[in-house]
Amino acid sequence: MQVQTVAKSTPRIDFAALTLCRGLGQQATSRIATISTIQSVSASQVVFYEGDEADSIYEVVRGTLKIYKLLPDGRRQITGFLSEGHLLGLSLDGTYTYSAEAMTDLVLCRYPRSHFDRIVSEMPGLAQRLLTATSDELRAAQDQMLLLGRKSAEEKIASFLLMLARSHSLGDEENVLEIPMGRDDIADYLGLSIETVSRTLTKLKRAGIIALPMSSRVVLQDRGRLEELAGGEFAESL
Amino acid sequence: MQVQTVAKSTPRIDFAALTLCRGLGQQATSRIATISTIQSVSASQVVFYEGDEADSIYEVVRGTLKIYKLLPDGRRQITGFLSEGHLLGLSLDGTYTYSAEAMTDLVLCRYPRSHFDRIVSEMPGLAQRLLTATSDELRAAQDQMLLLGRKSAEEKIASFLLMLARSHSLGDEENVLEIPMGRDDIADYLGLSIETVSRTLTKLKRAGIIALPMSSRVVLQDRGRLEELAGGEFAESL
DNA sequence: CGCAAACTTGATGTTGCTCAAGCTAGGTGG
DNA sequence: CCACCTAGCTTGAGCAACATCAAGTTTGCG
Repeated sequence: MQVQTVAKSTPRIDFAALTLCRGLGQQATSRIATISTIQSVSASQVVFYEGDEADSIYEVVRGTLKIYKLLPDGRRQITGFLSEGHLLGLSLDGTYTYSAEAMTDLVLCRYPRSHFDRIVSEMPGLAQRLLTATSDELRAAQDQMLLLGRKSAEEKIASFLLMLARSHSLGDEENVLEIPMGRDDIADYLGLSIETVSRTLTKLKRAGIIALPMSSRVVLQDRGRLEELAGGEFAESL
Repeated sequence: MQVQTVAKSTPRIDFAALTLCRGLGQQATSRIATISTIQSVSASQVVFYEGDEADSIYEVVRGTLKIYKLLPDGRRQITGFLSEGHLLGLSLDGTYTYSAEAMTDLVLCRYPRSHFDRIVSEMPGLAQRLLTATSDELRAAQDQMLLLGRKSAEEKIASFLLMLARSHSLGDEENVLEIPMGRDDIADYLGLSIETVSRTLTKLKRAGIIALPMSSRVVLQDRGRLEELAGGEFAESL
């Protein structure tokens, strides 16, 4: 099931900058470099499917991907958008528990499962780093459960835009967001239909809270009101 | 904010049986015993609130609790029911990211944050155990996102009953479930209203799929149909 | 026995989904 | 360079699912 495109020319990687290596010594870093392989994946390719044998852990080196789960009839829930520095495939049992698909061209660093486990048990501190990363994803997942279970469409969209604003933060001009995914992905991330996503964005535009110069660009014109609409959960106060 | 009831008589605990200790040596276990304190909490007491300073990690020794997040207007999302052996409070930053409330009388084992961190870095293998536990919770959270975002009320209730059946498994008679929480908690766990929970259970009863001899007891009369209704995600096939 | 809390049931209302057209922008071939 | 074509997005109308509001009913407890 692995539909993967390995580039002819392997991109150069600074291993010391990887999430997995940061903070570890020079020796550990080169050790990790030896067990890992670099892999390029082009946009819209699937890295792995839910249910595939989980033979590798990946780190996103460049680009963005989405992870999602499907119901038998095709309904989809996107559980996360992962960009540079995120790890994926850390499953316990033998198979992946979600599918992963490239949203942009990707560079991934791949760690074969068997080597990975060994290295984790041999390197003190590495398991702690992984624990920190996983705890943070769990926290994000709990925020998302609150959103999915209890927020209205308007609150969902407002929260989503603010989340984007936070992750892109300090990049482009303040308050101008590049939306890197289609309406269908937004819908499947927020538990809405495409049409509701579109209508809700239009509504926020009409209210003067955002502007939509293009369908993939949002300008936050009134961040305060957007934060009110998002239904400020505790996390917002940070 | 800590509303906690510490029992006069500290219950006796078998430390070696704790999730945190299992698999570690005798020495490590007694080390952990020295830094931990046992705490009894009575039903419906709050162990900690979202936003409180996260000064301790807890392990559930006996009983069940719920963890949840609130919106400012009081809407609530229960993100998990934790029973014996589960850890809670493993937050990264300084504050808890959810509230925890006892559903039954509880016995908790409490590890002060400062000691906990030290012990984790000193004991090889412990971080790995925590990573495993956290990864598993993350997997469950992703399943729940699929449920909250994409399943109908009927599918949610069916999934919930099967989840209960799995966790209680092999205890009582096959197919007879004791539901340990009220309709309000079920509703806030599944992202539904109390009334919809009640109506959906009645509907399943009328269809002959379950029986409801009491409001807190469910008999699974046709598990096959229930599994169909749950919209078998991948996990079901395990 | 009586009371309160929890649950169920019914009637009505609202949100967001579905189905069905339009619209727009970017890419392609003439 | 332009016209066309398509994929993605928006908009509208009608509808279904679920929420809300309002009684009833049951259960457990003092």
